[in-house]
Amino acid sequence: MRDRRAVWKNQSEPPNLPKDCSNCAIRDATVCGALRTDQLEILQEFKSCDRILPAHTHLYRAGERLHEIYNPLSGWMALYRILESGKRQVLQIELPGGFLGYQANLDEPMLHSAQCITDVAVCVFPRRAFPGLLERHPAIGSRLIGMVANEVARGHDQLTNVGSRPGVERVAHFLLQIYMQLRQRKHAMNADVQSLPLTQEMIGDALGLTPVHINRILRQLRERRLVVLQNRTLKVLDLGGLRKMADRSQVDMAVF
Amino acid sequence: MRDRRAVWKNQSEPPNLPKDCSNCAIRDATVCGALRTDQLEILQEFKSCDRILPAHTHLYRAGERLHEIYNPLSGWMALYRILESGKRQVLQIELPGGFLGYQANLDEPMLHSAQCITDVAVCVFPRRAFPGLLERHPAIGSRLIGMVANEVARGHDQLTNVGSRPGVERVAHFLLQIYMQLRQRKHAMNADVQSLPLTQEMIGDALGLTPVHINRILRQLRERRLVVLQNRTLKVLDLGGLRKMADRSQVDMAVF
DNA sequence: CGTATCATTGACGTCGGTCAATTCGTGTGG
DNA sequence: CCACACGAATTGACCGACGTCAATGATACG
Repeated sequence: MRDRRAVWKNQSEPPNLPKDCSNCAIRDATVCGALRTDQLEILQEFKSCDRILPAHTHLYRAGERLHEIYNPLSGWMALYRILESGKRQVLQIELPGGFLGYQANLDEPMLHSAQCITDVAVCVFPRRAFPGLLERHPAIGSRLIGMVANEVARGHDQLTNVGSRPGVERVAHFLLQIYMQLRQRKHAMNADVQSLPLTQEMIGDALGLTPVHINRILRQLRERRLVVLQNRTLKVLDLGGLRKMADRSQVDMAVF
Repeated sequence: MRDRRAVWKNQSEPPNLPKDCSNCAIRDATVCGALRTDQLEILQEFKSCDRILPAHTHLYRAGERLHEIYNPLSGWMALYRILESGKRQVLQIELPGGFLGYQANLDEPMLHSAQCITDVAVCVFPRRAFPGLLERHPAIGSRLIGMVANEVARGHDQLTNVGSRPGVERVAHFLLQIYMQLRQRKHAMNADVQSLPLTQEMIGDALGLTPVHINRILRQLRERRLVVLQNRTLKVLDLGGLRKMADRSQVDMAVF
């Protein structure tokens, strides 16, 4: 099934870079926002290194036991799972500022895979350090709980979308959600054109629809002059209309 | 839409009971498992009270600002959301041992509602106490992160189910997942008959299918001698077959 | 250029939804 | 104790959203 899907092989050894938190662009958006600037070395002490991964390689795969925890700094990733049937479910599109590799039981194998969509830079922490870190700095713990709780809320949103909305609305909601995230991150409130490096197949795997059907839906959205997605570029033509189509209750937006 | 669905009104004032952690049946399964038995009073000090809610009432509703956090002690609850279209998405079936009412931003209104399916007992903590609690007892923080991380994993599982599996497998997976939880909780490894107080409509709202179709699928599962769900009772006839039908990779089970 | 991946479109099939009628089960009041 | 009511479960007939299959373009890359 899906023979067309590329099997991307993992590069052998991703390069590790020296750790340097001083000019981290997304500090406030991530765990480190829990600390004051003059406390930065606390986290830097625990941190292992930075790492660059080329597009299409995996940060980790389902079944692996991880010894690290990651903080994406730049680039796009996809968390996904493969079923026995061969179908792929994309669980989440990860943008910088998230938090990857954490699990309740740190010694259990990962339940999903994390693959780079574009080139990606991640900040690497050793897992073992975390209990001690939380012990010494409860503020980081609170921050983490908050971030993970946010993941739960995003998950609910995604589940609601896939479980309850018809195709067009589902795609509209998905695009809008990513668009809002991008716009917020860039502090560019009027950038109605955004780069969106997702294939239609990936969008389909995220929304439980076939790539063919995604294509037809995108055509509809284009013809209705709501959004245009072409050449990895997303243009929002009618934000209000898109919102309406996405059937978002005002409550929905609170997550972002 | 869905005029048939009962509109259950909230009882006026649920009774508060005195707090007493000493003989809590599910202590190890919940936050409190982070502490030793002789430290129990630490948590009991923070705790507000216990509370009993009748079936069909709400613990909280989407849009409300909560000042409390809850620990279900007994009974079944459903977390859900209503879309503008009128459709309801059940996000999760809550059994004792979970953790309700937490959000990244404690002051924001809740994004979903929590309704009692059966009579329910919850253990109530004031939200405001939590920062201080975490400060003093980082172990509780770790525990919380673990519990919330577990929620994320369950969410992924649910999303995968709804997004990637055809109807029969979807229902099989759902029933199996609940069945495993129940069996584990009761430490009754051979109880292949369990009480399951969910209507077919509720199952449908959880899985993104209509009650009518759920009914037809249940008939199939019955005719294939895998499970029988009748009169709020779940009988697993063929656990192996059910697993196979649910298309679970071994990885799936790790969550429970 | 030749090849690989992604996007696009048409024809057709099916899974699950809709509508509606009937039955079942349980609780309630006479 | 029975009659009734109301929600839930069950079933059939029909329909539509979405999937499948397959062919054709468009783009990028070595």
